[in-house]
Amino acid sequence: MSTFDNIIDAAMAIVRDQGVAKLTLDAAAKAAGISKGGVLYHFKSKDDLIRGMVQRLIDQCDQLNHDYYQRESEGPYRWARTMVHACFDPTGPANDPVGGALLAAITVNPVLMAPIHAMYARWQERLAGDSPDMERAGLVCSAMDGLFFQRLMGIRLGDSAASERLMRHALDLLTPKEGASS
Amino acid sequence: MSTFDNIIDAAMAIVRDQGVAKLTLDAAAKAAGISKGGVLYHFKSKDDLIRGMVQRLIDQCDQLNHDYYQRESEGPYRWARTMVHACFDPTGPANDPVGGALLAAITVNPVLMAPIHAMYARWQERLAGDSPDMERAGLVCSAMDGLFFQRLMGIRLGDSAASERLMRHALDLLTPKEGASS
DNA sequence: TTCACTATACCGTCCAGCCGGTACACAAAC
DNA sequence: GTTTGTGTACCGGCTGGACGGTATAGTGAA
Repeated sequence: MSTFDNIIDAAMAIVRDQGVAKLTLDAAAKAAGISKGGVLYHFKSKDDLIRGMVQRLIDQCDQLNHDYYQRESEGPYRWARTMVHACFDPTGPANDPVGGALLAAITVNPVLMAPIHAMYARWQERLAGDSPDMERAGLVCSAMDGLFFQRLMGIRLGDSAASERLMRHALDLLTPKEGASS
Repeated sequence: MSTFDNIIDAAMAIVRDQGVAKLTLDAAAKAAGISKGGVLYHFKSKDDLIRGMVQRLIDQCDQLNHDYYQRESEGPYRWARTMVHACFDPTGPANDPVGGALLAAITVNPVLMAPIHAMYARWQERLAGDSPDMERAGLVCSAMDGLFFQRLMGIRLGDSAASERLMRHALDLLTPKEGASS
């Protein structure tokens, strides 16, 4: 793997394992097996490193959404259903240390959140495009957000079986039934 | 207002307006109109200050939940409905800078999140006590979490009218209809 | 006078960013 | 084919500033 990506991975791992406060250039360098100078060669500042982490998170989300969208059956709420599946993907951001990018960004410099805002705007558009009921889609996706952030904050509610049931319930809400409104 | 609470308010405001990184003892003191020595008189360390912020958040949540619970009609999902109303309360944590306590805690010292975890455990119990369908309640409450965290991260989706519709939809899902299961 | 509270000065530590230097690969010049 | 030059990747020490925490002195009310 490239040193560039290696550094980002190391930084993510630090945030997950030791907390945002421990993310220093020195620590990231050591975790990546190089020196601080090496880190600063690839990222010209700490902000820049965090920008890279955020971009990684976004890329991963886009990739995951794209993959699941292809697999998802056509019809209403296709994007919303995609989001649900992506949220429960065991290799997705919800379960990976990439989420730490958010904490790092909001902590060190809230301006670095801008790409995230843009990402949400894109999602919003997609949802609006194929959701018969935008409130329904928004609620379910917000719930996915909730689950994601809970994990990010170290809050664990229920086991994997409960997660499975929750996912089914979410998908159920996105499957229009004839003769039943809610 | 007591100096104690004044300092906490000032700290919250800093986190909201300038980001967690700017929350220093000096800054909190200045914002509260006293000196650093004064802050350290009331809180024996920065961790202690953040503990105070977290406690404030929890107290506010408990208070809000209690109030809305009284007003909420009896029946299934009473606690879940309470959570929805509390989430959209304009003076509640979702719209107040108190949420910054979470960011400060997770950033400076993840151990400080312990009271939050306990709070979630309490909520979980309450929900389980009066929710006919725990998945339904969990999903709706997770959505409230999602909205809360989105605001915390500076993500604004939709205006107040959209919020209103979202709230109604959430409450709708918690109002059992005869002859319709989901 | 005592106590609750606040101000000021200071110390030790940590960290971001800078910079001079090294190693190596490749290439053009002679 | 040796020398000289150029660019990339990385190293590690240094420094200036910021921050948490301590010590101590001061102040006003009871």
